[in-house]
Amino acid sequence: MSSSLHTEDSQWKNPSIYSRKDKSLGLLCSNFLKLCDREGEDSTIGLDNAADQLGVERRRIYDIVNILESVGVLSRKAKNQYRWNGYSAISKAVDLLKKEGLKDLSTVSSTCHNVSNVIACNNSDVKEKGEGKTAGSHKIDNRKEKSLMILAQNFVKLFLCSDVGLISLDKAASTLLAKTRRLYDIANVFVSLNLIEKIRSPDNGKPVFRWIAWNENPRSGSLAAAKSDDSTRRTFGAEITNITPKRYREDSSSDLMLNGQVKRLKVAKDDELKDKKQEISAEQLNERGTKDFVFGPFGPSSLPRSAISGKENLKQIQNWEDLASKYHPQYQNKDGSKHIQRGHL
DNA sequence: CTCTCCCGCCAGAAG
DNA sequence: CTTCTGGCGGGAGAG
Repeated sequence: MSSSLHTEDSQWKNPSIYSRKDKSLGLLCSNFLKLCDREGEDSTIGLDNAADQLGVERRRIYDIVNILESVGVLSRKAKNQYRWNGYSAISKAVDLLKKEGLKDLSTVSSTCHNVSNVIACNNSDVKEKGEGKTAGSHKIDNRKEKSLMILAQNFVKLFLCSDVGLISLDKAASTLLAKTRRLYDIANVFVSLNLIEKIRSPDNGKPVFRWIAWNENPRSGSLAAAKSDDSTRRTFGAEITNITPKRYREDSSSDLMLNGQVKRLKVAKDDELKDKKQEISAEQLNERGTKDFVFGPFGPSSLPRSAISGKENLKQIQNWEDLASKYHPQYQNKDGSKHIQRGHL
């Protein structure tokens, strides 16, 4: 049977012109969101039903659902069943992610060499009772660690826990030790959620993403506004990346992208480091005679706070990602046979 | 050419 | 066992 619902554009005037855009995850996600929002909060979403309504195979729904769950709009209830929490749930979830990310940064993990790995190595699970050093505690699935949901959450932390305004997927991939391909999926879903926005980098012209506030609900949310009262203490998005007129530099992350060892050596002045993490807006304070100390790698912080205008800069710091790029965690296929076996038993 | 990223195989997990 | 989940990367469309 044909799908009952299709794209609102419905430019199916000619079936010959097939375009990938019509099948993109972002568009599918938008339709999925519309479907969920129509049902109202706390409604149960069935994967089969959703797949049928959207006219896609089940597999694609899993992708969307996992990413959406990372920011709290959806929650898994049971097999095949998800609960729609509404857009108001995003602020809570994202705020929590920010706290977790900040905590991860302050915690000097022994296994992680830099901040990138701190986020990447973060296991926000299996810390239940009897935490300690049970034999083979990490025997649990590392599969979950590489899940889209975890990756999506770490992607959010990248935006919230650093002062980088613009992040390219390439950089995010190396930071999070993930494949770029996966981040495309996540980014597309987040774009449809209005969490991030794709723009062209002022210097490179390459596409980068920037965190934005979910300023508007697609439907003004009569239903969504039902319990939106608890939302928020404030617009946390405004704290950092939302309205920051600061410079939008891709790689200004050098402040916290230090090796763990380096940070260890300079514990004397480490307080400033971690303090700056929490108060990244310190640059507006620098204008009052900033000659007391210098931020080691963060020298040029006193550059004019001109907005995102064509700020041409060609500084390409990637010292923090070369370490991460060294890793090759996955790949269990030892055999060179890349051919897939069609015929299975 | 590079950048995007859809498709769906198939390995685990759940039932 | 069957069914559900979803990691994973080939390879094709878009720019």
